[in-house]
Amino acid sequence: MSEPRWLDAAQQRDWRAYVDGSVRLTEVMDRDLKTKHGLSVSEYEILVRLSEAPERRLRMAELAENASQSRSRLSHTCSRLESKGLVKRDSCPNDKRGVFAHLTDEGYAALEKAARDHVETVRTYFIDVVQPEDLEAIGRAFALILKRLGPTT
Amino acid sequence: MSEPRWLDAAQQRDWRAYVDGSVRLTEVMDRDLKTKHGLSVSEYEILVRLSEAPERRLRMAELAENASQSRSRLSHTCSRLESKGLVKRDSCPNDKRGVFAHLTDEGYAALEKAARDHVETVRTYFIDVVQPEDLEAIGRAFALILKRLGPTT
DNA sequence: CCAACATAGTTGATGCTTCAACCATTCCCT
DNA sequence: AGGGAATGGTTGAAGCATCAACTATGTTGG
Repeated sequence: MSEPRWLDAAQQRDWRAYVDGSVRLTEVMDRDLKTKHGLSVSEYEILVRLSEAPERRLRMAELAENASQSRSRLSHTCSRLESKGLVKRDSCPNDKRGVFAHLTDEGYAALEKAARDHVETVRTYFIDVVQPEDLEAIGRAFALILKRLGPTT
Repeated sequence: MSEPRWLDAAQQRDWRAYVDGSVRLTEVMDRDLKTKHGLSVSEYEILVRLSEAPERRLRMAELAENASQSRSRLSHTCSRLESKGLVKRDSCPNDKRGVFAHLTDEGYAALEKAARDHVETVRTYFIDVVQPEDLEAIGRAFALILKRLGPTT
């Protein structure tokens, strides 16, 4: 086994800042959404993707991919959302294995309310904190990382 | 209630790239550590912080702060690490409320092995993927975010 | 045609995280 | 001194994520 290529001091500093920062950041986002709107970030993400889809509905697999979740996790989360009345599932006529998840009107309304607060939080702790050119760098970097990671397994 | 200041298209693109990318990235890190070394990322982080502390030991509260974890979570995670023999807790002589967590030799050895693989993963999916100047931007940005967020509650 | 395989989605068990409640000790203020 | 607040840490319950196993349907090659 060859010697690992350790990170240099600057790389280590930057990587750690990212790790710590992103952990703390999602924690804040999560608590904010949960206390104010009773939604976890992953629930919120699902509502967002659905709201943007044509007819506000998507096949489960596609939704899972969009929201970066495993199918299993999506299934569970969807059940919760369904029992809250924010999402409804029904089977797909073409492919009998398939299931459509679609946003209910109630779900859309809940999302609209949540998004108003959420965007403020995102500004307060992220957008308004970093330099615009650093924001671009972040976008560029993570787009590449996503490409490198490939589709969800 | 005033109109929310929505993100513009570019801000939204960058923010989403970050959210999706970081979710998927930590997922990979986690699975990698767990399958190869039986450690979760949060366990790993704890071992790292302890290994860097003087005498390889820290007070629980300080460790929690360093590892960006709640005290409760740290308590639970530490119990698991202790039962694996990687960490040991004992009480602090000065402050009878206090508890020191310290890394065992076995813990240090486990960390050394895990770190070798981990650094490769970090390179493969992060360091080697982003431009050096974008990495700097990320470090800068998240350092600011951390400052904005303040200490762990 | 049909056997083997692939895809879509769900489920239940297990394990980790979060939250609130809790005990013990120390600090602070009068 | 001593009552009240603050700090350090743990615990148990409840909620959420992960994994492997499973059903059902669709696709493909011989």
